Amino acid sequence: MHDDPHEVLPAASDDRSPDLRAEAFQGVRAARRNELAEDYVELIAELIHSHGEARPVDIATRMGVTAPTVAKTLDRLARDGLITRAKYRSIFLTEQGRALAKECRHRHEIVLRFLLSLGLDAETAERDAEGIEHHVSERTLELFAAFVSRN
Amino acid sequence: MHDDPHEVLPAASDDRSPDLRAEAFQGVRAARRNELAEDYVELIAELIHSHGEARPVDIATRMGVTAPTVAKTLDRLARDGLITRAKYRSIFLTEQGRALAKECRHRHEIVLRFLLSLGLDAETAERDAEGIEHHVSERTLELFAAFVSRN
DNA sequence: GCGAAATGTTAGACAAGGCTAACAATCTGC
DNA sequence: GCAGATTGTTAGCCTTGTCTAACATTTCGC
Repeated sequence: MHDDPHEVLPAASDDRSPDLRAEAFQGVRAARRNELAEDYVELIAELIHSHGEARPVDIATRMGVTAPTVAKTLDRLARDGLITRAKYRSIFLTEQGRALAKECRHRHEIVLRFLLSLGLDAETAERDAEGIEHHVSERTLELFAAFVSRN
Repeated sequence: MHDDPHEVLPAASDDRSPDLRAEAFQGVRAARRNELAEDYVELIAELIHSHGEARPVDIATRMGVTAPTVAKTLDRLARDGLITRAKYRSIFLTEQGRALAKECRHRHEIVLRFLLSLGLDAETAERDAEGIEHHVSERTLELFAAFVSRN
């Protein structure tokens, strides 16, 4: 039950701190709740930048979901003050939405560059970055950025 | 709308491949659906290892959720063939559950060590690893492992 | 400028994952 | 060996995020 020869790490896993652990999981759950909003806002900013506007149909295509899913999600984003929208019109980011988009893009780029610096191929890097970016703390992001700079 | 001086990367963001992008997001969503199961199975394995058994109350404490939430989740895990359980008894992993737990522990350790090698403090590393481990591809994991070895 | 195609919305279903309140079973200390 | 504490379960509610089917609006081609 102990002294496992494979046990190399101090194992934060350990009994040492169930509470710290609970906090960690709560943090992860909080991050998970924001992931979708972040993905949407980031994508919307991008579409506006590259196409001049963000239409639900383009969001649906790029997110790989159906139009009604997009509609419902956009309603939530509007409710949460990240976007504004009018029926049958394209979408705009609020000030808050723009700030979030900027932050997300920043994180995304650093994570992506970091993975590329590490030697990962572009496609996998893009995929992994999409998943990882929401779970990287400020400190870690700094370390990633530093690594990119010196490589 | 173009030739943004800040546009340093080839921008997989770009219009170049909405479909590839959609696939990436679908992959992320798939990973998200497994995250919780992985967290539970990993924790259950750990509890069995360190305490001899896995009880719902300990899972609840460490995951930072309430007992009924744990109960419902355990039912799903049982339905999916990852654990077996009997009323008012502690939990066991199936063969499949054990395999998944092992794989998760492996990923977790590599990600954790990687973050530590990069210079991150233990607590943040643990927190970030918890979130990141589910979104790291096989290739990336190999690169992480290689980095750890040579540092 | 009209009709077909494309796009957007609404309604309604469903599963996951969280909660509280209430109850049931087990365990523990005398 | 029983009473109270601890642990586990059930019921029921809520939100999120996905879908399909049906309908509404806008846009585009000619």
